[in-house]
Amino acid sequence: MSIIFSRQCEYALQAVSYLALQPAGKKTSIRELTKKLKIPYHFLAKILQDLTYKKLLVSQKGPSGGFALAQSPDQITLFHIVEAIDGSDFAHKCVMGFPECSGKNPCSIHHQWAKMRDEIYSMLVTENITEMAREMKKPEYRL
Amino acid sequence: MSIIFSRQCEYALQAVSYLALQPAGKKTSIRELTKKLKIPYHFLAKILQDLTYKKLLVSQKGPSGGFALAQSPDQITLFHIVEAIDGSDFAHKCVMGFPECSGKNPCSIHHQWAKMRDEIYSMLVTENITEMAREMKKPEYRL
DNA sequence: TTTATATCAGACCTTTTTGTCTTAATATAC
DNA sequence: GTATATTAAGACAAAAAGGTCTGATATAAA
Repeated sequence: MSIIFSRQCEYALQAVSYLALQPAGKKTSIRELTKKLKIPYHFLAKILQDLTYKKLLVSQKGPSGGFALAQSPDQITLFHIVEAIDGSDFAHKCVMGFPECSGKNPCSIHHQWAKMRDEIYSMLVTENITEMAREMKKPEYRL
Repeated sequence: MSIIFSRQCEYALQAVSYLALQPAGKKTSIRELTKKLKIPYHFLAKILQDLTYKKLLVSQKGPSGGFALAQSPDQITLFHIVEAIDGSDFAHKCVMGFPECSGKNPCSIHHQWAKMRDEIYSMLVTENITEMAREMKKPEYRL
C-alpha cells in the first residue's frame, strides 16, 4: 500500500487542525478530540504527548486541562508536524529505494521525482496552521 | 516514517528496471537479481512470483530458467508495477486521512494536494520501462 | 484538604509488513 | 531417463506499526 504519511501522522495533522479552530489559549481535552475526530483514545493520547514533548503543543493536567497549540498558529507549518511524527527522510530518500541514489548517481526517475518532492516539501513548509484554520472555516468544511 | 512506496514495491521497481536492461527475451535468475540488487533472496522470489501472477513478468523453471518482461517494455509503465504491488489507493485517499474528504467536502489542503497527486500519477502513467532503461544506460547510472 | 478530572508513562496486545525456510514442481541438459 | 538448476507455494519467524490498558501524577475546583 502506497502511503504518504503514517496513520499517526494523519491523526496528528487532524488533531492540530482541530486545535487550530479553537479560541487561542483554550485547552481541549483528549476526550473532545477523539469524539470529534473518531480516533482511538489512548492512541491519540500518545500522539499528543509526543507533540507536547516536541514543543508543538502545551498540555495541562487536571480538571479543565487539555492541549493547546504551543506557538502562534502562523508559526507552525505542516512540515513541523510531519517532521515531528514521521521525520523528514522522504525529502532525500530515493523513490525506488536505491541506497546510493543521488544527483551524481541517479536512479532512472531521480530528476522527475526530485521536482515533485520539492513541490511537496515547499507546500508543507509554506502552509501554516492559520491558513489551514481559515480554510476550515469555509462553509463546505467537514468539521 | 513518510513513505511513498512500500519496500516490496521499491524492490519490484528495482527488479523490473534490471530486467529492462537485459536483452529482449533473456531470462534472468533470482540469484543474479539478488546479487546485483542486494535484495533478500526469498523475499524477492515472492515479489517476482506476484508480478508473474499479475502478468507483468514471465517465468521459466529449470536450468537456464528465470524471469523476463512479459510485454514489450514500452507497454509497461511504472504505474502498472506500483498498482500491482501497492494498489492505487494513493490516487484518491485524503492526505490527512479524513475518511469523507472529497471535492465537496475537502480537507484543508485538499486542492493543493490533489494537484501534486495528479502530477505524480501522470508521471507514473507516462513513464514506461523503455524510457527507464534508456535513462539507465547513461554513463552516470548506478547499475 | 479532599476529590474529581485530566495528562503522563510505560507495559502490553494485535495486525501488517518484511523476511526466512523447506519442500514440491518443472524444465533443461547431459 | 536422470541429475540438476531453477521457480512455485506456503508455512513460519521477526520486526514495525497500530492500538489498548492500567496505574501514577498533577492540578483545579469544591
